Amino acid sequence: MADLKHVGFDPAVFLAQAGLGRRAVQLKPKAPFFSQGDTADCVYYLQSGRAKLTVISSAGKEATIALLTVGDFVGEESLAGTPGLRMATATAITPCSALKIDRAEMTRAMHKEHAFSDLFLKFLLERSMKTQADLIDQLFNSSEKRLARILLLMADFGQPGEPESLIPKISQETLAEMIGTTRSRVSFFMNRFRKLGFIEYNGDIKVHKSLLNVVLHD
Amino acid sequence: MADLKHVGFDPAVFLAQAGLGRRAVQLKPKAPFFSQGDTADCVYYLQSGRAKLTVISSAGKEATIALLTVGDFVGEESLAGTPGLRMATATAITPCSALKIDRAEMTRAMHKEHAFSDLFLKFLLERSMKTQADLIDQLFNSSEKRLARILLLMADFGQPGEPESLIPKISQETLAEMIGTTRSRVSFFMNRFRKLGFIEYNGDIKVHKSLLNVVLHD
DNA sequence: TAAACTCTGAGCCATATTGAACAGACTCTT
DNA sequence: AAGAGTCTGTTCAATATGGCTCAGAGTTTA
Repeated sequence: MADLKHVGFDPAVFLAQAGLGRRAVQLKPKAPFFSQGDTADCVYYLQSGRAKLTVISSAGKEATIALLTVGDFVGEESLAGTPGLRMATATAITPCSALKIDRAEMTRAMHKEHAFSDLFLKFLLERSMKTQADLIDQLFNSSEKRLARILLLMADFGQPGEPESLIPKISQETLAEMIGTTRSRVSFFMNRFRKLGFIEYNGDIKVHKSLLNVVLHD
Repeated sequence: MADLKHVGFDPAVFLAQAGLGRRAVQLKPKAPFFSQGDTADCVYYLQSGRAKLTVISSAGKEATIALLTVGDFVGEESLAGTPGLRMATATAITPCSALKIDRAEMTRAMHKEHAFSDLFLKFLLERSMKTQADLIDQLFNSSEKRLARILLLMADFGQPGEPESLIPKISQETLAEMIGTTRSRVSFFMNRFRKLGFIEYNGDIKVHKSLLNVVLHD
């Protein structure tokens, strides 16, 4: 997602200039962009804030399938052939501002501006690969490794040479929903990781690179 | 995937006409389109045959993450920003014929013909939704329900009012790889389903609608 | 035909996981 | 400050699962 910003083309500017009917929306924490079951007729482009995509099963369990940040599109399902229904709920975590784009407008914008369609395509591919990676993680790994993976991904190592990184406050409940396990399991592993010195926390979570050992080890 | 054929635009014809460097490839069963770790520089468009997408974990376990059929594109990763590496292996199951399309050509073709880019976008969205559905399935359901779901999906109920449907021969091993469990587990559940009258098999698998009970029931 | 190979059914046991419960720490509201 | 609500640490018994092993049926190969 992050590198979308470096292509020398700002979709926000493009979207703000071109066409009509395009409008900005503001959401408070916990407010929904849309809910599972709504008709899907528009896409959002997140300009600030963080949000999450969740699904509720017939049994009433909730799963968090993606965290959304600045530069992400939300609700792409709406662009698929049939004007179908939302399969998930998108909810603001922090205060969010986003551009709301109708389905037809989105298509028009993509036809009009190649830079825009290229960018959207790239976004879609990245989201797709990310979901695929999550699926693979589920297929291969135990919940302990999945927790470690999620923490490492959120810590977003890579650029800095830092041996540790902070994660914005997140509840064990949410972590459990992302990993597909129970909160008690998350609590158990979090404490294990802490005892082993892989993480520290009292609210925010500090992740050490050493947590990689959990993921990499047999 | 299936409904891609009904848009009144045949990508095969378009691809065959336009541009250069585009070529058809033929693959025998078990032959790879590409392998995990290869550099990703082209996309394939599957014109006939069936194929599968698999991943091998560092521990040596194998997972099947998608089955590919006529009209599917294979290897979209290559279109993402960075010319990266294949994250999965695509292998022919039955004899396959496909169009090989270079990354640059693909971009050109999409810019040139809106009908083509729309079609590809739609394909990408559908694949993405499908992967997401698989992820949700993993997050929510036990391996028994996941097996039932896969069987129902492969039986492809929907159009016909038939109370049962045949699945092309597939090994329990492959099923286990798709569900993320062990073969012995699959064997166990297959027999359970059979005893309950939900399926029949001796090679091909015949799935009854009653199998839905397994997925739908608490 | 015999040997090699693949697929399947079955069983066993150690371990992972669920699901529910309870208590303490903390924050927010009144 | 009291009470409601949320998040966390922890426990415990019932299940589900993974990993292994063995044997038989059916196919392919030499």
